[in-house]
Amino acid sequence: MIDLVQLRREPEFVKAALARRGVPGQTMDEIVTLDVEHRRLLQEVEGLRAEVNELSRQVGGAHRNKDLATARELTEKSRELGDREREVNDATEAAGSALREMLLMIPNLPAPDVPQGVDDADNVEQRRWWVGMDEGAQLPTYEAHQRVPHWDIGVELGILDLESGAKLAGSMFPLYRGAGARLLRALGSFALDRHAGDYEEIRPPTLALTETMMSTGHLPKSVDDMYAIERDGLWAIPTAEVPLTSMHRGEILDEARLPIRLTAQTACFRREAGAAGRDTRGVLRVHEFDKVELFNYCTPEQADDAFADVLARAEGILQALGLTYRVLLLCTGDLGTSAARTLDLEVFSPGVDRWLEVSSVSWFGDFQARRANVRYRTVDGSIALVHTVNGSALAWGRVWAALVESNRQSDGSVVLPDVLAPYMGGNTTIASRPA
RNA sequence: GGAGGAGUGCGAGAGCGGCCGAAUCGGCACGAUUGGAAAUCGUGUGAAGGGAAACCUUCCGUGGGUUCAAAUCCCACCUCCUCCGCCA
Repeated sequence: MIDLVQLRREPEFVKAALARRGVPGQTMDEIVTLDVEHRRLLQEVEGLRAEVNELSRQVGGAHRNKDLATARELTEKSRELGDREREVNDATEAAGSALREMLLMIPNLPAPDVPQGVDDADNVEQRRWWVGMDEGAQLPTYEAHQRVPHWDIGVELGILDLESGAKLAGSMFPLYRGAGARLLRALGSFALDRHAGDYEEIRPPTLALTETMMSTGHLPKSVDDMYAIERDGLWAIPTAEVPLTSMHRGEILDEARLPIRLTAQTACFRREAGAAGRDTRGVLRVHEFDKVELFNYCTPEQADDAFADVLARAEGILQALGLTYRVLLLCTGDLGTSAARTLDLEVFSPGVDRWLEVSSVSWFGDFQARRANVRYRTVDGSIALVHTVNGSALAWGRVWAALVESNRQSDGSVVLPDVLAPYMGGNTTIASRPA
């Protein structure tokens, strides 16, 4: 949620920043008007309430003095005021919830360095990385045997079974098997082990309350992309960011504890409602995938370092896996609702000949903290909202695809990077199946 | 799921429907004392919102209700503990 106080103080600045994201200035004007009205009503209702409280105190006093006549008279007056108070109170609450509803739909202010743009075509590439780059090697080229899409390799090696997945849950629910399933597990373990020590490993619930979904900004705005478990009032999380952001919801943390760094691997569920018919093959776009998330609760001063750390860790894993990737600075049009700045990591998939987003590292400022009410007490005793930073490290489905394609040998087998050996039972070769 | 008990400030723990934003103890902060510390004594110590300020309003698990007035009474729900049932 954006800062209402800031909107009051510098409405033009906030409007200009949000205009970059397509929020009409008129909408912001409506919010300002509603806020003024809400505060006017608030003052009125609080004044009435103060009077009622005062009268009630006097009634108590009259009763103690056995002055029943006065008590009755005051009670009568108080009752009348109370009726009026109730009326004004209803109006105040109506204005308040209308205001809150509008605010919940407003996205975060983009950071000044976020480029202007309408969609992902306007994202700005920052750099690329590939094996041997530091030694002057050229961007890798790929042989014909690497130009096979992972869905074909999956069938060929018996490690990906999309038909079975579809049979169980419908399309876009992949089923990995054998070495393919193990590879997925290996990737998660490899990453979690790398982050261990610096980041506390969490295994959160995969379902979350509405309130929890609100805190990150996934609700109410993205309802259509979320799986709902209606009977129990729960939602399937689209990312571990959701439970991690709410872990300290409503708390006041000691500054000395910050940054609090958490990592979690969970299944992530997305309905992909607006993407029907796109990327239907393979595991490029699926309804359920596993992802390791890195999360920081920090002070505003620590935010830059936290952001750099998460990014470095996500990149570190891609580098350890020897995958070619590029870094993109998202433009205003592609930025998520809650983010102030986001860098995406896209891995190159030679088989489908595309760059695939495998990580999104975002700085949210205090936008999520305000929704989730996560604050910290500074050394001098004052209270402020924390900043949140998080990023994927990484989303495994697409990494799996890029890995299998990039490492396919001329004989059809796949040879995985050595770093995964300990997690693959020492066997890094996924052999072609005998015919 | 069934029966019983409990949910109050940083922690423990009081609290007759009005004088309770809340006793007391502990913690913490500051001050006094001390060469320094311990001990002792004193003072202070929740949050949110509104207001230029004085100050006002709200919050005692959550949400409703009764009342002129609710931490205190009523209802529902949630969570935790104990026992029973079921279960990976």
